[in-house]
Amino acid sequence: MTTVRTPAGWPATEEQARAVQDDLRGGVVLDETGPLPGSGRVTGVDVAYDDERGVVAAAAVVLDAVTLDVVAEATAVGEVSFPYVPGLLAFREIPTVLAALDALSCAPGLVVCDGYGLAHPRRFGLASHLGVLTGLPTIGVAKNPFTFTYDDPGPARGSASPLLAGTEEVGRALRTRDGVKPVFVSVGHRVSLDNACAHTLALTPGYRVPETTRRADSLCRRALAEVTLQEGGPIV
DNA sequence: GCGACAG
DNA sequence: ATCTTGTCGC
Repeated sequence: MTTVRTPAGWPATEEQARAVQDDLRGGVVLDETGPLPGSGRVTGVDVAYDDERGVVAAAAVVLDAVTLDVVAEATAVGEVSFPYVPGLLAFREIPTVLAALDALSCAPGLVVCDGYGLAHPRRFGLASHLGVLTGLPTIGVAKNPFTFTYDDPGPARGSASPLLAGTEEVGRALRTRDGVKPVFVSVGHRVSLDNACAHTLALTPGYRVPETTRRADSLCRRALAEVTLQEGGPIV
């Protein structure tokens, strides 16, 4: 498994991190429709933390978009490169996620992030950031509405309503299971919002959260537990 | 100024 | 994110 240190020149302050976002934001491509939903490959990425030890583990799991079978998977561990600050989540996750993606034996296709893309205070969330750095089509599927507002979608799976920053639609509250709290979908890079929602529905035949995220979540937890046990019980 | 706030 | 067992329900 690959190990990652915080990259040289990585932002050390919130001000620096926000400057990086302002600098990279122009690289986001919003006028592409993206891969056809339900075809090709779809990759989920997620990370797990042990803040006590400053360790982070990331996982990337590639699924066949039709069967949702696992095609490839990879993990990476690293040191926590930034504290959790709402709006700056990407700086905490990206180095290790990039390493996991690099370790894959095949092309990722569409990347599904656990978090936001365009739906972000500066319109540059984790999915946008990862998309710009890799050039890959990305979307964000979050479990919470963050600071945004929305009207509750209809009760049936597939119902959606705009996710709003004031009057601007930055994403969509999408019901993936009948009568269950919606997920919050936003565009990352090179994918339209309609397609982002279609992909999300294709990835949720049985659970609220996309299969990609579920697979990546369990894999990165296992990877973290592995290193955490290796380093011995109590904090070293 | 205070509270809220993806993971 | 993470701390955490059993339990109610389909």
